[in-house]
Amino acid sequence: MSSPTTPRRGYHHGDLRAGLIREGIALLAETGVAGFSVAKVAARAGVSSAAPYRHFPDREALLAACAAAIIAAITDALAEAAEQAGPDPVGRLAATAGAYTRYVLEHRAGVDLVYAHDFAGPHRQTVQEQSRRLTDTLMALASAVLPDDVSSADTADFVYVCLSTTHGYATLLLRGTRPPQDIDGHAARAVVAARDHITGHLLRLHDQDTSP
Amino acid sequence: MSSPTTPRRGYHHGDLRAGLIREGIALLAETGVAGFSVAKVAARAGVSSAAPYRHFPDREALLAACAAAIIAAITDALAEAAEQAGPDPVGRLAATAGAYTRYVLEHRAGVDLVYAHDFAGPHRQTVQEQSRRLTDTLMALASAVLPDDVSSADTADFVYVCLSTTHGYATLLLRGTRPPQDIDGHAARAVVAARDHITGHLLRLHDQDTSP
DNA sequence: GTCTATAGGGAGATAGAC
DNA sequence: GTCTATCTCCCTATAGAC
Repeated sequence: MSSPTTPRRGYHHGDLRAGLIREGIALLAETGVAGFSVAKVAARAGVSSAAPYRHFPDREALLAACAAAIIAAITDALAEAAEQAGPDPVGRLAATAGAYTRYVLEHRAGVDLVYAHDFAGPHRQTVQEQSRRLTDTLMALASAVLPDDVSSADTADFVYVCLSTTHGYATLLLRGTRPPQDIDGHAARAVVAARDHITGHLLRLHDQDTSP
Repeated sequence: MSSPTTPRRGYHHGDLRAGLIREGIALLAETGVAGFSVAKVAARAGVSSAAPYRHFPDREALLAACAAAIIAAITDALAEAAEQAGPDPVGRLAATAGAYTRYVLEHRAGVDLVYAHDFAGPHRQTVQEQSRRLTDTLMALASAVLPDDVSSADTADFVYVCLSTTHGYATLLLRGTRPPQDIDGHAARAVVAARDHITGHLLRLHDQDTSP
């Protein structure tokens, strides 16, 4: 990775912060939160175990930065998948389920961190800001799917369940008994499941409307 | 449980193993896998930090025993919920979604452990045996919902998605922005979401059947 | 079967040199 | 900004007394 002329000096130009986040994410993908430590991340980045503390006050801060970066990347992946899915609103929303599953399986991203680690105080907020971006993206897609008279709160509930479905599917796949090799197949099944849920949801809304 | 003549010696009669699992689960609920240690579990149980090693060869073995116990308890809760839901197959299956959500929110059970920790070798098998029991329970309920001509593999896919949906919903709730106080409400929404998914799934099967 | 004691290691975080 | 060195704490696991 490093050029031959700069033997092994690593991150002298202020990109250590970014490098630490990158290596932190890689470590999380390999070992999960349990195997995460500042010392290991530093070693991966080719710096001493003290260096990270110039950029992050403590372990939690680095962890939170990694979590935020992961969520941001996932958000981007979902937005792009919706973009490429064409004009049909249901297809666009369902496509995000496939993208999420694909992202998690391909990157073995620190999902346990993002959704199972209890960040405290300010770090919690940092992470939730990125989660908010993800939710907003899905809200926009969901609004296009649901009838106009559905309230914002009900749309949010719907988005929450859509995300849950996909998230649950992807995380179970990661650790479960099913072979995670067939990424395309799993992503496709996630899309189908999302469509099933959307279909059922719309049908219920319609039925409630015609027989109150 | 202990006889009156043995005042308060804790776990002198071979029930330390069970006590350790119980305290281990409680610790997992409070701190997650990250905060789990044999030493803390021992302290909680009122024994020295060396005592657990008479009952479990190492930390992973205790962890696996806790995970298996949690899954077993969840399985029992789902089975009971289905039992009490009445005769309608869809209602019985959907009820398990509510029970799962309720269980996770009430016990703050070590969900991260069960579905995010990578058990090695023999421990992995121990945990998967209990997961299998859970899956079998759901398979039976799903078979009653789906048409008779649906293959076992397709039923398994369906069960997998049902479980994923509920699992994702419950885990997002645990760490997300939504107030986990309203357990009844969340459980009810989980049931509705499960119904939506089942409805959509059955509709798709029907449509595929009539227009192949 | 449980205790005390301890070896051994890893990791968080800080101090001061460069 | 990064290094070396170090302090401190906690945890895993074992040894040997009772």
